[in-house]
This record gives sequence, C-alpha cells and structure tokens, in this order.
Amino acid sequence: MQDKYNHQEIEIKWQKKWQEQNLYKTVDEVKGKKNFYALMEFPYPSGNLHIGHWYAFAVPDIFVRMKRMQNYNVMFPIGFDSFGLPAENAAIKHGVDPRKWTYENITYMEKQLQSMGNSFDWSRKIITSDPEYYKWTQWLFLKLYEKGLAYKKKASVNWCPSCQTVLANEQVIAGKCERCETEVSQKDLEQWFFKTTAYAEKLLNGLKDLKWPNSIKESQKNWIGKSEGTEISFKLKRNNAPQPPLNLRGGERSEGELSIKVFTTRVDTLFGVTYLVLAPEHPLISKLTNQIKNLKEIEKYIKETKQKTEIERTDVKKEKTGVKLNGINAINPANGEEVPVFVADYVLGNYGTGAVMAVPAHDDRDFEFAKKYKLAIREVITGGDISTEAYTGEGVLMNSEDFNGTKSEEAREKITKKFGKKIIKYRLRDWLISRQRYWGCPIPVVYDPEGKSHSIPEKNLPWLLPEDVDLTSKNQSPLATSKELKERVEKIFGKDWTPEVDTMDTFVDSSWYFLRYTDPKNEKEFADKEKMKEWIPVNRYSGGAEHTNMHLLYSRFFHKALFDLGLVNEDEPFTERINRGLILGPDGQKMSKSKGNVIDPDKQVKSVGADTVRMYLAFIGPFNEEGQYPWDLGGIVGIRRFLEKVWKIAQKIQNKPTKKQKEESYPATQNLELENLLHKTIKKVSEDIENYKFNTAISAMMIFINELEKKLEHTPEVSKGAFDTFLKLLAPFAPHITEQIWSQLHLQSESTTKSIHLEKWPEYDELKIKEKNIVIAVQINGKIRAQFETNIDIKENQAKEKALSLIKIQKWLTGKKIKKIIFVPNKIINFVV
RNA sequence: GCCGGAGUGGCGGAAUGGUAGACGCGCACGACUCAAAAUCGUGUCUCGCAAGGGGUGUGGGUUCAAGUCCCACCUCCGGCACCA
Repeated sequence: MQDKYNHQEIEIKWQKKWQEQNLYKTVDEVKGKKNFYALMEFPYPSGNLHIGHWYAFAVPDIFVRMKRMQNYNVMFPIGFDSFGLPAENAAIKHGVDPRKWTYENITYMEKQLQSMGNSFDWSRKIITSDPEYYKWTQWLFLKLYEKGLAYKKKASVNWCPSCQTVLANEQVIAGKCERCETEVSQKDLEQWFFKTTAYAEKLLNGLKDLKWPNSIKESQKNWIGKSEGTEISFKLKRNNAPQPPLNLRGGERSEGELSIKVFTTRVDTLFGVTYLVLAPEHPLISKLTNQIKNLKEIEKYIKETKQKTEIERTDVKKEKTGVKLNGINAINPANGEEVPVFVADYVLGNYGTGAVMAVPAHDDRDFEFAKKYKLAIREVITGGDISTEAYTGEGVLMNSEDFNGTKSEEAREKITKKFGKKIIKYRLRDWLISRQRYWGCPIPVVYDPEGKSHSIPEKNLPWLLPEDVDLTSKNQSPLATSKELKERVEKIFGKDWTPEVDTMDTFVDSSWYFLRYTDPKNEKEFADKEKMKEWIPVNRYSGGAEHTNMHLLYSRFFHKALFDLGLVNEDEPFTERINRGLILGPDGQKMSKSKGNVIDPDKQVKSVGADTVRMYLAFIGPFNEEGQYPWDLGGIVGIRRFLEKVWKIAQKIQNKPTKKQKEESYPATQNLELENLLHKTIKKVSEDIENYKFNTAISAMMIFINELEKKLEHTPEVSKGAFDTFLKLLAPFAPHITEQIWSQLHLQSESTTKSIHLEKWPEYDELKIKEKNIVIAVQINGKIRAQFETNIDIKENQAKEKALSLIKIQKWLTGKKIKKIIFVPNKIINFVV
C-alpha cells in the first residue's frame, strides 16, 4: 500500500476505469429498481469550466450517487446548450467559424467535466446545435405553429442595439438587456411569438402542486400577474363635429357612439372618476383627429413619448405628464357625469385596455396627476384622509348615490353587475422567439411570393443553418445574406419564394432538452412516448435562480402545450426543483476577470484533488438555500486534512497483523459506543444527502472519523467493520479516494474488485442508535443549574429525586416553594418556583 | 411601493419550542524538531480569579422554557414595479 495520498494518480486511474467499465450508463428499465431522473441545467460551451459549474454539477452528484447505491436506476445525463450569441461574437471578433469555436469548446469542456469524477451518463449526451437535435426543435415549432401557438405579428418589441437583435420580455431586466446590460429601445417589427398568454391560467394553477421553492412559485405568480377586475365602457359625448366612419377599431360603437373601455380593479370608486386617461399608443386617438381641437399638441406629445426609452418612460420617480384632449368628453355610466379625457404616458398601451378611469382621491398616480393639472378630486371611500395623499385602502362608499354605505368589496360586485363586466387580465406577454442572429436554430418557415408563411415539410427537416453568411452585415439578419439558403428555397418551393431569415431564441432549444435525454438517438421522433413514460416528469431538477422567469417558465409552457397536443404524457415537466447558491470570490465579491478574483477549478484540482474540491463545495454551506458563499482558500485545507486522515486510518487498518486480536481484552463499551456512533452517522448522512444538506452530512462524517481514530487501538475488529461501512457513506462525496481504499482493503486485484459505487447503501439499526446513557439538564425557572448522567428512559420520579438531591447541595431552592415541575423525558427537568 | 428570503463568534456556518455557537477555518498555548513546515494535544462568545452574570438585528408579547412562535420596527439580499 502506498503510504502517501497521491490524489492525481488515484483520480486519473479511476476515472479511466469507470469510463472503460461504463459504470454510469443508464438503461431505461431495470427489474426491481425504480427509475430516478436527476437533472442539472446543461452548460453553455463557453470554453472553460468555472467553479460555478463544479458547484452546479459535482455537488448534486453526491445525491445522485447515493440514490444509485440505494437501488434506484438513476439517469444523470449531460449535454451542451450550444447555440447562442457568444460563439457569434467570437466569430466576428476573431474571424473564426462559430461552429468550429463551439465544437472545440465542447471537446475541451468535456475533458474538464471528466475531471470532476461525476457519474454522468455520457452515452446520452446531446448538443443543441447538432442538426440531429435541432431538427426536432424545428419539428416541435411546427407543431405549435399548426395549432396557432406560434404566430407572427407586427409589434413594438424590445431591441438591444448592442446584440443587434430583439429580446423577449423576460430578457429585459430593469430596461436593460439581460446579456450585455445595454439599454433596450423599442422597435416596430414583424416577429414570431409563442402564445404563452394562452397558458397563463394553466401556468398559474400548475404551480400549486409542484415541490418547488416558494421563491420561484411566488416569482412566477407575480410574473404571470393575474388580476381580476371590471371593464367599464365610457361613452364619448356627441358633439357637433362630423361623425367618424363606422368600421372603427379601438373604439367601439354602441348605439351609434364611440366609447372608451377601461379596466379597473377598484370599480367601487367609479363615482369618484374625474377624468379618463388614454395611453399615447391608444388607437382611438388617431380616429378622433377631426374632433380633437388641440391635435398638434397631442401629436407632439405622442411623438415625444415614442422617443423616450423604456427606462425613461417607466421611471416611477419621474413627474407625470399629459395633455388634455380638447373637445373630447366622456360620460361616466354610473352618474351620467361628463369628464375630460387626457393622453398621458403613465398609462401603458400594452396592458389592460390601454385606458384607465382616474380616481385621484383613491389612487396615488391619479392623485399626483390631478394635483399637477388642478383636476377635481372627489372622495368616495370613507376611512382615510385625502387632504395630502390618496387613500387607497378599502372602506365604505360615500358620494356614490344608491351605493352609499356599502362596503368596498360588496360594492365592487354590485357596481360590476350594473355598469360593467367582470374580467381577468394577466401581466404575462407572449414569448417573442425571433432573433436577428446567425448562431441559432433556423425558424422552419418559408414565404410564398405574396408573403404568406408556410411550414417547411417534415421531409426537409432538419432545415439546415446555411454556412455562407456575412456575420457583420448591418440592419438585417445574417441569414438574409446567404445565397445558398435563397437558392435552396427557390429550388424546393419555386421562384420568388423566400426563406425566414430569423433564428429562434436559444431558450426554445432548452425548453425540451430534458425530453431528448430519454431517447437521444431517436431518428423518427423527438423522443419515444414510452421512454418518456419511464422518466418524465424529472424527479429532481437543480439549477440557478436566474432562470426563474425564463427557462423554467418557458419549459413549463412548452410542456403544457405539448401535453395538449398529445405529444407528452404529463402536463408539468419537473416535479422537484432545487435552486443552488452562488460561489463568490475569496473577497466575497462575484467572480470576474476584471476583479481578478476568479478561482480556477483546474488549478485547485491539481493541487488538492477533485475529491477535496467536491467536498469543500459541499461543505461551504447549505446547497439548496440560494446562499452566497465566498471561496475560502484557507477553508479548503480542512477537507483535505479530513481525507488525509481517512487515508491514514485505512493504512493502519490494512497494515494490522491479520491474526485476530482478542476483543475481550478491550472494554466492551468502546465497541458499543462506536457502533452507536456509526449508526447515528448512517442516519444523519442519509437524511442530509436526501435533503441536499451536504454540509452537515460532512460534519457528521468528521465527527465519526475523529472518534474512530481515538478508538482504533482499542477496537480493531469493530473498527474495521465500521470503517468499511463508513467508506460507503463517504463514497458519493469522494468517489476516487474511497474507490482506491476499497479496492485495497478488500485485498483483491484491482481489476476484479467490485466498485464501491456498486455497493449497497448502508442502513441504520434503530436499536443501535438508542443511547444507553444520557445527560439530563436540571433547570430552575428555565435556567440551567446542573446536569446529571443517567440511564435512558429514566422515570420522572427518579429524575426528580436525583435532581433535587443535586440542587439541595447548592441551596438554590432554600426558602422557595416549588410551584411546578416540567419533565421532558431524556432531556430536561425544570423546577418552577 | 409590492412579493419572497435572511440577520447567530474573527470567518463559512450548526441547532424536531428543551443545555446556543456542532463541524470546519483562523487564532493562542503546548508536544515533536537544532529549527521550520507537517502532524498531534489543549483552549478559543463575553464580563469575572471564582461563584455567577450577560448574550442569536431592535423593542414588545406568548410559554415552565424562544435563535426558533406572535406583533411592531431596522438592516441586507433576490424578484417585480406608473400593471390601473
């Protein structure tokens, strides 16, 4: 046996062996085993594995390995989310082919991933930029297209001037591009959308039964933004100007008159309306041009609004502005009162009806606006003071004719019934999936000479990404520069037919990748339905918190849509979700090259070993609490010391003379104590891994090893058995060193030893966990005064006597009367005086 | 402003309402060594020689007993934000 723990030699050796033996290859069914699908978000092939990848993959591998030892048939796949902007940007900057850049990165990162010692099933590897994969992304797109769930429309969309492409709503964070943090602007473009709004209610309802962190559920709930309210129609007052044409959009004719529809959640304040506000985008404005007396002023205001960025426009702190539509008045259906109409950019064009009824007495925004433009403020809800600010709470109605004295909630129902209709609105928008970029999945659509869109037939899939493109061309999608693509379309479809030149958002690729893992090589279907039945829904999915309202919402939408199309068996894709935390630099800051605080995992692995790095990451804090943990260069030595200790004990055990030592010559209690601790450790480690509390599992193992080290001399036989069991507990954390020790201790040639990772997970014995002796704390009024050791399950009376005799010596109770005695079995006895 | 989460040693962090600070780092002292490193041992919330007192963001409360439950507040992190 080697006497030095040489991590490099051991790790390379076993990684090679596991690969040769196909140790982690998963088949779809194993008799007598339950399937378990453990999924981690697959990486983008950026070119280098960082410590965050290690955290994301190596730590959950501990759980995966335990599950496998617990007789589950575990699938733990890996792949690459390989379409995306960085490849294209690298291509533009360095003149390399994005394809080459991506695939070279994948090759390199695969090697890095191997060094983790993870139990990935590489045979199921998928790469989203492979035509074999994106063929099915396109096929699924067409299924949605056929059902009307993918559609094209002209809309004002978010445009990132730096990335030169549009962005989905979810990819705009506080008015800035999620990727490059450039301020986004608005552009009117014809774009492809997925109809996520059709699933708003289902996405909301589905959250209830998911075993997901509360934070994600709440965040998605907010993002979907359901609000129930009332739609009210305000007729416009007829005036002497000529009537507009009949076939209008935006405004609606009722009894020959135009009206403005507003959406409100506080219809109980209807009698307090003193004006209406239209969003600058409201279509009615352009239909009223011959009635608006100050048209020039209005047009100027609208133009100014358009020039503002999204950030400027939606800045809550900004002073509200607006212009009155002279000559236009609306009639409050509740009391017949005429109210003025304003256009103001604090009302959003793309939410609700794009128009609101303003109740300055009971809405902060309306209050501010009314004060500025000296508009009437009428109190209709009692319970507040509206002299300096709006009262937005509930109350009892006043100044509301028949409804005076009614409570807000009741009034909402009654007023809705009489003057409006109940309506539900969602904040969620449709998912914009077009991207004006090259390195993505081509949208499988062509246009006929009239410009009408048509599906590309299945036999022409995969619809290949062309290669003869100019990546630097401005103001058009790179695909538009491909001669080959143009010719391909004309050859297949006819003259003057043209290709769609946008590619899909990469989030489309990742919305179904976990389905492909179940059947990665299938050439006839995106995945076999029977195979999906074995694995879907995913049992446990772990990843980063940044995907809450993007990937996780998109996947849920996609899956629900596929379910309704009969293509998958379940309507939710992921049963349990775990959000991991974040590893910070040693300075407690986010790692970044510019700060120079980046930890290179390769260097760490070289110096202390993969087992140590894995375990240190698991030890740094609870994995599932989204915490932020600084990488402590000092702290990692604690784990290394622990593994060195394990190594040393293994040596001692192996080098012991083989002749049996007489156990009787040692105190029997030592053996019992060790067994007791071992079984407690099995329980603790098993439960903690199950709950992703790897940090406390490691701490329990450290306690065990420290005890074992002390007892080794006195209990050689029991220690050996206990150590053997302990190794299995440690195996998921430190797969290499345990495999090495295991193979040596079992004195077989290394080639024939059964891997420790194929061993059965230890089970604890409830009887052995039970303590023989315990310490009972004696309290007076809840304060600890003394403690005594006694046998377990001591009766209350005995405990009381013992405690009292202890207390008597100390005179704590002299002259005091005992009012009450609280006895907590095996823990505490408390005297209340 | 709204929604979620968190505040515990010098640091990362432990604690089914039942002995706060497990485990690890760091630090101090000791052993080994010519010496250092490594390793091992002891100690390490705080005031106090001790007995004892105080202590989990702040202030209240419930309870025999509160880091844990309730109320109010403060701070920090994440998300949403003129959504009517």
